[in-house]
Amino acid sequence: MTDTTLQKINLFKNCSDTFFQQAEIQANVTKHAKGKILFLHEDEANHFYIARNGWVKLFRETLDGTQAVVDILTAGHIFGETAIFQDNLYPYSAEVVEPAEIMSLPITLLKAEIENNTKFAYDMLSSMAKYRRQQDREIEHRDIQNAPQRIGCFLLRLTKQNEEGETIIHLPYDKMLLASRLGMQPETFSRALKKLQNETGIEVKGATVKMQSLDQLVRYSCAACSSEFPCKDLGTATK
Amino acid sequence: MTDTTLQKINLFKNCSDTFFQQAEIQANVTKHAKGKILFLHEDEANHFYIARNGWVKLFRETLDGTQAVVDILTAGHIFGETAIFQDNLYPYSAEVVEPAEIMSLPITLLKAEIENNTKFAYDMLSSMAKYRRQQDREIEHRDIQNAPQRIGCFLLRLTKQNEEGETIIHLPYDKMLLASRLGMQPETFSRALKKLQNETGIEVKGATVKMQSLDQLVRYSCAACSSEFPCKDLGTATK
DNA sequence: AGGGTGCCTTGATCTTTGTCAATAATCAAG
DNA sequence: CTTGATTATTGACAAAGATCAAGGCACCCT
Repeated sequence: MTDTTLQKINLFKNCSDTFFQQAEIQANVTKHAKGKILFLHEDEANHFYIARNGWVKLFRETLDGTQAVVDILTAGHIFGETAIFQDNLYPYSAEVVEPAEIMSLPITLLKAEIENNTKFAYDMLSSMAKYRRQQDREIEHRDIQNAPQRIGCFLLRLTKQNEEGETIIHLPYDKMLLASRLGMQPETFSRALKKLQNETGIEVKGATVKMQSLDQLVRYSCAACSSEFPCKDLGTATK
Repeated sequence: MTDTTLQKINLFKNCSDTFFQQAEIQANVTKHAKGKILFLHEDEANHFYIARNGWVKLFRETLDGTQAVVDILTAGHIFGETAIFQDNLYPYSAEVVEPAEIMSLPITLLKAEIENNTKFAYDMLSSMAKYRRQQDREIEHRDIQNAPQRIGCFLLRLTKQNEEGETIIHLPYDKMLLASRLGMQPETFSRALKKLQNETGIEVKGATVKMQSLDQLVRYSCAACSSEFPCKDLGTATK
């Protein structure tokens, strides 16, 4: 069961049999409730993690408790793995924000596979490059998009961008968390979402968002982005 | 000559003899004036680049010409290489912003070395992980540091952080560019720098910055950062 | 020396976002 | 179905940064 799921993840497609065998033996899958801290920034890293479902927040905080969200991720995504290259210390803290099943594996297993399997190393590099693009976009958007535009962009990235006609999506987690993911205060988020509705005609009710068509939203948000609309990077999820 | 310099770069320390031999044959080192565009976002990528000296700006822009600076880099740094993992298209544009000597090498050479040399692949991964941390910090800082604090942080990262006593540094490039590197308008930069002087007692004259001691600056800027003061990541420049 | 041409600074004003406080809605338990 | 806790919205206000418009300064050029 365990290895089947692992093998489904694109990143591991070229992993060796040894890797999967060891993974099956050493994997630990646990259900965690909201609020569970998986590890803290600068903790010694013995394991890396893979989300099966649910949502996990990666974040860092200053001495006075101010928090910066690094990423929020879900099924198929790997985290904590870069500790390999950072003196074996986690570069961020990780907290479950929606009930989640998390698999953990010894980080040594991953390190060995990188060192012994060129194809996998290449896939890792590819995945890192992809993440890098994501971060670049994040910085760009915080520079040139305003609050409502950033929300619009986030919504568009939740849709199947090629489909025509009415689209309905559900916000994947709290609005508070969503606000911090987008780098704004909850109050600003609330007001910006209202403005977005006025400007683009989308309908928001609770966590449900209904869009008659994406055109207006695209015109509103993607004007302040350096990429073309159907976001190229969404297609092949490296996960 | 060429290969000697390449071999000095930490990232290439484990490269094969074949790599260095081919590099020597195929390398092209050119002096470029300020303003030279090396390549554009989405251009087909046949080469990757290494800065010998000077400064290069990586950026992306929207249709209406608004620009977001991805990075500004100098001697020993590599760029354009991630196109390997992005359909062979550059993920940003590159422009020389201070006269620079740039070496270019066929991207196929790099790709081959990654595929055939596990150690090098590992070093690449390590370098990518490092960049990732840098981006994470960038996002964090734009979230929780205000304009004067960001400038202070930037200055601190130019100093030898372990030395005591008076420090004098020179801003590496235009203040306008520095402003965009820090995600603010030139006017904001100017005012924020003045404020930083008032608050921390540093002396700025043109591009020269004199600091009697770093203490005040550290107290002022590093309070709004999730890392401890002597910035760990500065020591071993992976370049 | 004179005159550009950029860069940099400064002042006045406007916009956006953050902050504080109060209220409303939602949801999980008992 | 009520209670209490958390999340979400709203209003009034403050602050940070952006924008617009002028000037000043430095460097480069004949």
